[in-house]
Amino acid sequence: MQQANRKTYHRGNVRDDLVIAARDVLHNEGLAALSLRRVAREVGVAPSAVYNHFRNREALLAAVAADGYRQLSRLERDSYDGTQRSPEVLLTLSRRYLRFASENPSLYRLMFSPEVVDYRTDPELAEAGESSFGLSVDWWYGQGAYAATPRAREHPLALSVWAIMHGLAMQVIDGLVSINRNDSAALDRLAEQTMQTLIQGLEEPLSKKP
Amino acid sequence: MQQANRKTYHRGNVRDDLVIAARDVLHNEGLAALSLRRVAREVGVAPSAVYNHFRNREALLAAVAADGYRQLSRLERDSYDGTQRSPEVLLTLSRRYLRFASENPSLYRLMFSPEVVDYRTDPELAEAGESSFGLSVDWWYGQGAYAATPRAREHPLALSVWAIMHGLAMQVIDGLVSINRNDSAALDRLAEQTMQTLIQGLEEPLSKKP
DNA sequence: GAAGAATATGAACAATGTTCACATAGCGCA
DNA sequence: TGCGCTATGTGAACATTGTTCATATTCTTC
Repeated sequence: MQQANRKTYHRGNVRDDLVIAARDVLHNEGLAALSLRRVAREVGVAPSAVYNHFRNREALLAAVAADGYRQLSRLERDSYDGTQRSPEVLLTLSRRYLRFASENPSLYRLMFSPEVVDYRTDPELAEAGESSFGLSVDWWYGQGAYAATPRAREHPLALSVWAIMHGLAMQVIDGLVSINRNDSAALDRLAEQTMQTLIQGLEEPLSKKP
Repeated sequence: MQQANRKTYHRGNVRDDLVIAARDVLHNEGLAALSLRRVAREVGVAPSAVYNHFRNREALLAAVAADGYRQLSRLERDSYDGTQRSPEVLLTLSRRYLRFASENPSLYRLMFSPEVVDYRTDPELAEAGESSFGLSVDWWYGQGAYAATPRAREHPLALSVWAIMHGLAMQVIDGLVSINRNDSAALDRLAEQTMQTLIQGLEEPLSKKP
């Protein structure tokens, strides 16, 4: 379906088409099926043409990952206007985060696979990644704090918030939790439950249960 | 160095040699360098010989991952005798867990890359993985609970414990935290700090800090 | 010592990432 | 308009990879 307007030799939007096609293949068939040649085939272009738009296969995958980060970042900004600093914000955020991961498992995994896509060699990816990590820091310090002091990201609490969400997402994606990934209500419950555990801590439940 | 005792046509321990060589290549050069042919070369054996010991490349990687799980499991059992159910156990466990991940980043990542090694198709991997996940559940329910009720793994608290540790490990491995991966004292502090956050919860610090 | 299982080999195949020489289209400028 | 420069496309080629197959060697067992 991709190779529709193949009337001219030059067609103008190959770069975007490649990223979209790569994203589709990744989503439908997983990382193993995501070869450079496959994507080129999907778009209806010669394999070598890809190199006019990306340095190599890795750079193409990085573009897909960067796209994912932007999507995630948008989702986060939608959940948090930067003013109200309440636990409810965290709960909302956790729900949407887990949904995103569940709905895009292969993409989510790719985004956190530095052996495939390397932050250090791809500025676009680095920037997109940065912006999506900043939210929990902003939430803690106040709006804009992340941009102001990049190191603030390493505040133990901000770090814990993201760590537990990422860990949870991995468990769900990898099928370590027996939950139907399409049951969004169950996913929401799981996200809230987990974030609530972090908010309340373990001490009280620990002293109660035998 | 591997191909020392290459005196006989049949040499008896090729399977183990393959796993060891694969583990070394993974450790020293990362997943990208870990090809079946490369491992065969390292051991001093023809590529096709590998298929006498493993179904395919994936099965070889799964054996490496399973080895990692067993190591992790051993480390966990050493940290916890199954009786004392105190926060201190969690702190000890978190330190060792983070150290393991930091010292074996590529291996750790492989262990949690189901797109490369699939639990569902490899019984050895599944078993090794199971046993290493059980600890936080045992800690919560009491010794042996995990084996008794496999579903107990999904207890929200046990799940949170592992999630936050895994998330933290990923952050360190992927360089998202500016910490020297060889500075084990700093790693220990980070692990304790994070686990302490989970134990105490966010409510109190949240109400204090402006 | 011979039979059969286990384990090794080398040749072959398709697929992949990448490079290169070359072809064509779009664009700015005489 | 036409000319050339640059961007973008093509197809052929190459090394490497995972995998299979026919074949050879060794080990084990009787």
